[in-house]
This record gives sequence, structure tokens and C-alpha cells, in this order.
Amino acid sequence: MNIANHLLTHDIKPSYQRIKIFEYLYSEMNHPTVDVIYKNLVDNIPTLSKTTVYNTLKLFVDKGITSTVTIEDNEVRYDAIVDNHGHFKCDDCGHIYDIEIDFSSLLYNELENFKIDETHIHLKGKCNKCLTK
Amino acid sequence: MNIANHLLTHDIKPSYQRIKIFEYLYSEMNHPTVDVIYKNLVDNIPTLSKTTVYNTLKLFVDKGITSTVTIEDNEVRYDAIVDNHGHFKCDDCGHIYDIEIDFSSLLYNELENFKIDETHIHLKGKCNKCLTK
DNA sequence: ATTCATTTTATATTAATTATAAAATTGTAA
DNA sequence: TTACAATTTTATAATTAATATAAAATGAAT
Repeated sequence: MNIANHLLTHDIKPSYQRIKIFEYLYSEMNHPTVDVIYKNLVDNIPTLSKTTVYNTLKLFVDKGITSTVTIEDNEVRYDAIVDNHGHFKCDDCGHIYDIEIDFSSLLYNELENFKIDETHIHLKGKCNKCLTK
Repeated sequence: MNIANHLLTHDIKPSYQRIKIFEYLYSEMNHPTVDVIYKNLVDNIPTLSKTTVYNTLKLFVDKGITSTVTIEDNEVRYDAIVDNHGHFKCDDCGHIYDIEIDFSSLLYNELENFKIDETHIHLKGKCNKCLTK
């Protein structure tokens, strides 16, 4: 994918930092925190500041090309996938898996006449790799 | 419900502060933050400290009589209901509704051979009251 | 009453995030 | 090219939730 174009089509000027941050999100798919993103990019962009990472991710979320993942309560993670899906976090290795979820099977009879904008699902446990090692 | 007994049966010594904190959680059912709990109790317990609220809730969660609700990323909320259920937060009034969810309808084919310990579901949108006012 | 364990409290610290304003960069029109 | 304006990035300070630590208070048992 052409990242500069992707940003442009979402009304975001493709600055060097923005391209690199999105590139990291998109290629790693590791649901990184701000800190992880910063530490991974600062070697190649020595002038990078954490504020830029915060600003950029906020912009990405506002423009709809990034979503946030809140599993633990002391850190926000970011995801280049924005269409509805769930997450599984392994308590052992800490890895966060994207999982497909058929949201249509979920019916909330108590929410009649409610307007549902977002549905967040995340699970915790142990992944197959950690269970067999 | 007899709160002192409830605490005792879960291996928690029923101190005055602990009883009052659980009583607040259980009677209000408002998914309060630590700050909200503290502010509501400090008038009647002038010596109460926030550290006690933190400690007590951590104890309650460890002993399984309270669960945490993480919807926004900058605040943890607490819930006296511990069996599996979901939450709906209204973006307008901020109220958090408990909702019953049939978790059995959710199948995760990607998680074969994974061990699932917890499932968290929360929704956002506008509640019926806010939609009609 | 004395001792020991538990609970509560005050204080300091940590760490994620936000606010603010200056510096750097980019784009554009003369 | 130069000058100017707008945008983006950066450094610094401030805020805030949560944790760590140790002293003070409480409670139970002898």
C-alpha cells in the first residue's frame, strides 16, 4: 500500500513523521503503545518527540485510519485495522491477536431504542503457543 | 444483603471502611471511579484516604467480589456485579448500563486451542433517554 | 496492659497523557 | 528567489491516575 496516498485520501498531509508512524503501525501489526512506537522510530528519526507520536495518533484516530485498543487500564494501544474486530491478549507472552467476530450474533434486548456506535470485545487467557511450551 | 457477612465469606475482614466502600458500590451500581467513591464517602468518613480506596478495591477484585470496568482509557471503574456481563456507555449522559449478553453465541474460530479466561464487551453510543430529549 | 498483626493513612514517586509555546518546515504568492 | 503565512514538529511544563513506602491507628490475643 502507498502510505502517502492512504493519508492523503483521508485528509492527512503526509509528513515524514506521519508516514513513518503509520508505516510502523501497518507493517508491524503489533498493537503498540505510544512508547513502543517512539522507541522503535527514534533511532531512525533522532529528532522525533513523543508529543509528535501522541499528536499523530490522535489525528489518525480522528480521521479514521487508526483505532485504539484498551485492554489494560494503564496503556492505550493503536491498531491500523479499523473495521470491527476483537482482540485476544495472552497473559503469558503478552501478544495481542486480532480476531474476527460475527457481531451480528450479538443481540442486546435491553438496548432497544439505544443507538450503538461502537462495540468493543477483548478476551484474555493463554494462547496456543504458550499452552504447549 | 448483609455486607459484613458477604465480606467474611470471601475471606475479607469487614472493617468500617471496607463495608462502606462495598455498600456504596452495591447500592449505587453506578460503576464509579476511585475518585467518585472517595468523594462520596469522605464526608461521612473524614479520615478516609484515597490510598485506602485503592487498596480496598484491589482487595475486592483479588477476592472476587468486585470487577473492573475499563471503557475510557484514563479511568478504571468498579462494579459490584462480578458475573459475566457487558456494558453500554452513553456518550451523552455518560451513564454506564449493565447489559446481559449471551456469551455462548460468540464463537472464535481463530482461537482454537487457546484458553479463554475473560471476555469483555462494552458498547458506546446514545441511550434511549438521551435520544428522545 | 502488652504485644503482634492488620488496616489505615500521609507522603512521595512513577508514568501516561495533555497543554503550551517556541522552532522548524512547507507551501504559496509576489 | 524572497517573503510571508500556515502547518507541523519539538521541548518543556503541568496534570492526573496509580503505586510504593513507611508511620500511625486499630484490633485481637495472651
